[in-house]
Amino acid sequence: MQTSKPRRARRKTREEKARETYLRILEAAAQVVGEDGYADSSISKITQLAGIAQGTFYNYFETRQQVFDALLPYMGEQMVEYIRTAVPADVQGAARETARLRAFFTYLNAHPVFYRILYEAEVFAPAAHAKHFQILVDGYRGALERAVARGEIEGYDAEELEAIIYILLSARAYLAMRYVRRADDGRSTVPEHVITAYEKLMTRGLYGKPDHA
Amino acid sequence: MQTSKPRRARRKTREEKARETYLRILEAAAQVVGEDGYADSSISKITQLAGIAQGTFYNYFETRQQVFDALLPYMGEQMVEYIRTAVPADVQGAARETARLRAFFTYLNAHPVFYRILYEAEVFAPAAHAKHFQILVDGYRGALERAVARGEIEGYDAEELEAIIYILLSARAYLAMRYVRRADDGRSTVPEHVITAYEKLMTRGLYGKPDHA
Amino acid sequence: MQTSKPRRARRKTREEKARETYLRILEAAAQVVGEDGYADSSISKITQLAGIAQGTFYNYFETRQQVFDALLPYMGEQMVEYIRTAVPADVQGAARETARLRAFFTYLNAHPVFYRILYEAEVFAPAAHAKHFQILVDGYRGALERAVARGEIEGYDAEELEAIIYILLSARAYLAMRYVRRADDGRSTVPEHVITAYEKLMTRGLYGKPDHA
Amino acid sequence: MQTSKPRRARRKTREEKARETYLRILEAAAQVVGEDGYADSSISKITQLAGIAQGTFYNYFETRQQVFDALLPYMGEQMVEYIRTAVPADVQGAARETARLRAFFTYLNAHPVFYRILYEAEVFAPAAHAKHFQILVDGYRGALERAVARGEIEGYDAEELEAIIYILLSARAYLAMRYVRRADDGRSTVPEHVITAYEKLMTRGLYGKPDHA
DNA sequence: GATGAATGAGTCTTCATTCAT
DNA sequence: AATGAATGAAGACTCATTCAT
Repeated sequence: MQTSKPRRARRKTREEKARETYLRILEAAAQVVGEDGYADSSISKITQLAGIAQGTFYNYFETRQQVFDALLPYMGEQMVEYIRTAVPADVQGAARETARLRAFFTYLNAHPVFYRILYEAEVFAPAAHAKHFQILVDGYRGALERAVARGEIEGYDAEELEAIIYILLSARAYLAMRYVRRADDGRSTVPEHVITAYEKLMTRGLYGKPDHA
Repeated sequence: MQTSKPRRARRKTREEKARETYLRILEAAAQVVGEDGYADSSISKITQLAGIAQGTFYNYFETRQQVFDALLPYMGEQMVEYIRTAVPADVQGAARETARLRAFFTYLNAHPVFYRILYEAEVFAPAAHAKHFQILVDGYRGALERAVARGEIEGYDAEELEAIIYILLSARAYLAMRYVRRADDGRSTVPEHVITAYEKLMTRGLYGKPDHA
Repeated sequence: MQTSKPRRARRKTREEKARETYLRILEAAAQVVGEDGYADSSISKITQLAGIAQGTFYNYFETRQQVFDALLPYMGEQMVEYIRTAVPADVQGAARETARLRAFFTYLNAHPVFYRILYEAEVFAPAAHAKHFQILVDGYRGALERAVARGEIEGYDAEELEAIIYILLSARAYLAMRYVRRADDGRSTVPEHVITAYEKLMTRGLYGKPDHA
Repeated sequence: MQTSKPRRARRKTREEKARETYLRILEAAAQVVGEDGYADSSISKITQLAGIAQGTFYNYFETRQQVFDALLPYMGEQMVEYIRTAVPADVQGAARETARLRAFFTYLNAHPVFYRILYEAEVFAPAAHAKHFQILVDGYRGALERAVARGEIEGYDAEELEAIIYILLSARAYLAMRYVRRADDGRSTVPEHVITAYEKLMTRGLYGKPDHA
């Protein structure tokens, strides 16, 4: 963003400042929604936390709903990115699944605010939620198809795999709901048996043998 | 409102009438929340639908939140009961799981109102949601423990089973979110491959072999 | 509204009180609009003057616009009635016209609030204004038709008479705009020559002879 | 924007550009007010239409009210000028009146924007409205005095003539309100009987004989 | 116990105006 | 002189809750 002319023209551009304000609003909104939930996130609270006037908000978003809709995409991307980098490329199969699960929990712990933003979005920002979900599903689909190609997964057709993806995502969410608790040290407190249970389900299924056997 | 049969002992007890009003409120609330969501369920809408005055509401509930909290227990019981009776006693193993899943979808289809009441409860009636969840978990625990006793399930300890329960419940919820659509004929429109995917996961797991193999 | 039973049941009915509140709001609105104009008539001002809470307003009107729309009908009726009774039945012809004009001015003087309510209505309560206008036009039409029947008016067909009515009403309005000034003693300060000018126009027209003569 | 003709002396004067911007604002304001009315004419709308920044506005006008006040004088002058040139110099007497009326209607049709600017001005730009009115009255006074001098008008003293002027102007306004409708071809759609009614009133008055006869 | 009018705190949103760049 | 971001006062409206009848 540096213009090449003035060797040390330091003052921020108007545009830069605007971008900054935009982000300040977004961050403030994330904070407030994360703590109080969408329903109790008034413009007043958000702008106050952002350190701007109420009116300023409306220079950046047309309605309150609009920030709500922007919130999940903004944070969701971070999360997806985090998981991607946190899971080593060479981990494969079910181990990859559990690694992803662990990474998800870790992210949640590190960003306690994200939980409500994500889970209340289904109610308060359904469009954003649907889109976020679609991104996750699409990402997963690719991963599972590669696993199929590698022969790690057998006996599921494409449609069934989609259903499976929904189950995997749901598991994530509910396990988080149940087990992730904010720890002051920021370390995941999800007990190890949750991970092993998940991994076992992935590898051997729940019921030893098909019941028609 | 007088029934013609019993010559006397006619008038309803004060208590009976009170009970009736209480239920009318509850039903109205269920209807309204089911259609508009908790956030848009004003006392005014509820009392109007119940055919009572706004003030009357406060003779039965202390706050709006209180009806919200009463809603899920009230309807959840019905659902649990429905599933119990819908699944034949002699179906066992993974087949039992899928039967339960089917029953759940069927119930949702038959009671479209229940969906929002249940899923928004996590946000708007967290206490009720937690309690409802606990009931489901407890019910499941018994069932799974019996399966373990019968030798249908092996290799999961008690803690792991709890995690599995969470996964099963989550799967239900998300699959419903994705696939249950209100059909006019009231029949479940959840595609069959969803059921089979679920069942396969239950029986063989997702990944063919433990990846450390 | 007196019930016949209780000889001296004095307390006001709920309904009576509601009616009273409704009228208090209407009167307050009339006062405020008359003084500050529609644009500056906030709900806050109105309710404050009416001595009620802001919320109470919305028990009687759904929107601010709704009071605005109710205002002119409410006051317009009074005005029409006043003019009717103020003009003796036996005054006929142009004299009747001038008597009506005088009565109008007198009413305006006595109800200074009415002026803005009426004239800003075209902008702020167009529906009400149109209706009010129609009532005036209809009233006038009857009167003029009777004058035609009596032979006092000749040479105007029905359509022309309607145009004339518009002119008469407009004259009223503009002359009021120009000449009616609030006098502390409440007496019309419209100078006599205004009346005579009007009367002359009614009787001999402005230009001595048709210009094609 | 460079015109090709004059080889040099090219750049617009600073003053010229300023004048240009000033007029652009005025035109934009006229457009906006004409379409949305004064009340809904925000600075934002006006500057947007004018193609300038909001802040720029305040280099040319101190307040919003100030443009509003400038609007009617700006456009009123055009109208007066139009009527003056549209009415042939040799038309006299009542025929001149009707010619002026026709011209007014034509102007209104050709400048649909003018209608609201003019009629809402009484409410939103009273000062401007009063001044505009005064100009019209003064113009009329001269005309009528000349008619008196020519003997076309008799029996009205100066004060009465002023009242008459108000009536004439009011008639214009209300007849326009009632009858002028925007026609796509831009031709006045005011029905002919309106003109004849007006002319009859001017020449013979409404009531055949003075009622004291 | 039922009623429904009254309350008033709280919300989102608009917009004229200011001012640093 | 132009810009456009920032401001904050003001306004309409909603709704859970109270309380006199």
